[in-house]
Amino acid sequence: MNSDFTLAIHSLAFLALQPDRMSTSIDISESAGVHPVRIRKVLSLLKKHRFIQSKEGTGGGFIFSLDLSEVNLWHIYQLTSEGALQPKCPESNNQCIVGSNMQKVLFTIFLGAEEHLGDYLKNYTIKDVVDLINQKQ
Amino acid sequence: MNSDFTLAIHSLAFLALQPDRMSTSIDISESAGVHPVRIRKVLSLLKKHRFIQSKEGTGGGFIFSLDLSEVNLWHIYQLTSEGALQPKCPESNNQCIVGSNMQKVLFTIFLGAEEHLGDYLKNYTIKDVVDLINQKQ
DNA sequence: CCTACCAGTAACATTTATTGTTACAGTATG
DNA sequence: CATACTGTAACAATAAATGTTACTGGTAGG
Repeated sequence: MNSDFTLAIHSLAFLALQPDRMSTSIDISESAGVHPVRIRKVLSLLKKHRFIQSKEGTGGGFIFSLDLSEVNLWHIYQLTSEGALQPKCPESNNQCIVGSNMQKVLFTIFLGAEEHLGDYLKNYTIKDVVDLINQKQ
Repeated sequence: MNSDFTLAIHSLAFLALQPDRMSTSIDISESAGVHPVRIRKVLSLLKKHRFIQSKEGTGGGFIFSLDLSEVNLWHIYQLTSEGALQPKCPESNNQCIVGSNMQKVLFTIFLGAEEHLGDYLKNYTIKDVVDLINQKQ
């Protein structure tokens, strides 16, 4: 599983806890323990899909632009990691009945698996994640 | 997702279609398009868990040792890929409420996700996979 | 017994994917 | 116009996956 997914969740949760002011990529990167540029890359994707807003220049940064309970983990998974479950099969042998059909069969099965995973991830909104964080506190 | 999982499925499906004779790691590797040693590594795991039997020497190889419908994809996932969904979080900042708790929260969520995935994978036995392969043919 | 064949496995090499870093352009602020 | 940001591309470093070689030991058949 791609860590862009978890970085996105981390960032959104961070922003959710700073609803009144903008947070910079450095703020978030220090919380998440990664390089600010990675944060910007991930957040640039979230911005493109209107989950957050950003502002350049002094006092700029990122801020959550939707209601916390409008965004769930499936939304984020789709942006950052769709297809990640799909295994990368090497080119297999077309002379062989197994080799020639396995790829299609697995593709079908993993497509279903991802849908199924989606049903689970839809149950967690950013609000839920924030609540869980506060509980642990 | 680790490709050991799909290699294991591929190998078992291959063996399932050769129920009366032993198949060598070379036979299987030619079908799957990978190096024989990788096949042996994966199959060594399957053997350890009694899904298959192996025999060394001339005429040796691997053979399925259970009923096709006794083995499902969740069994295989557990052997080859358990924990693969779990994202590898970098050490995050303990000074920060988000950084210090995110890891635990995500761990919990992904544990649930894997269980959920399990429920789906249990629906597919090797027999089902073989049937799908034959259908495509 | 000797040879050919095959699994099992460790050690190492290569390739690919992920992540980190630098650099710089563009924009807002005071 | 200096400072503080985002946005992004290009490149470097690291880590993970995969491939390869080499060797051990079991097995069958001549």
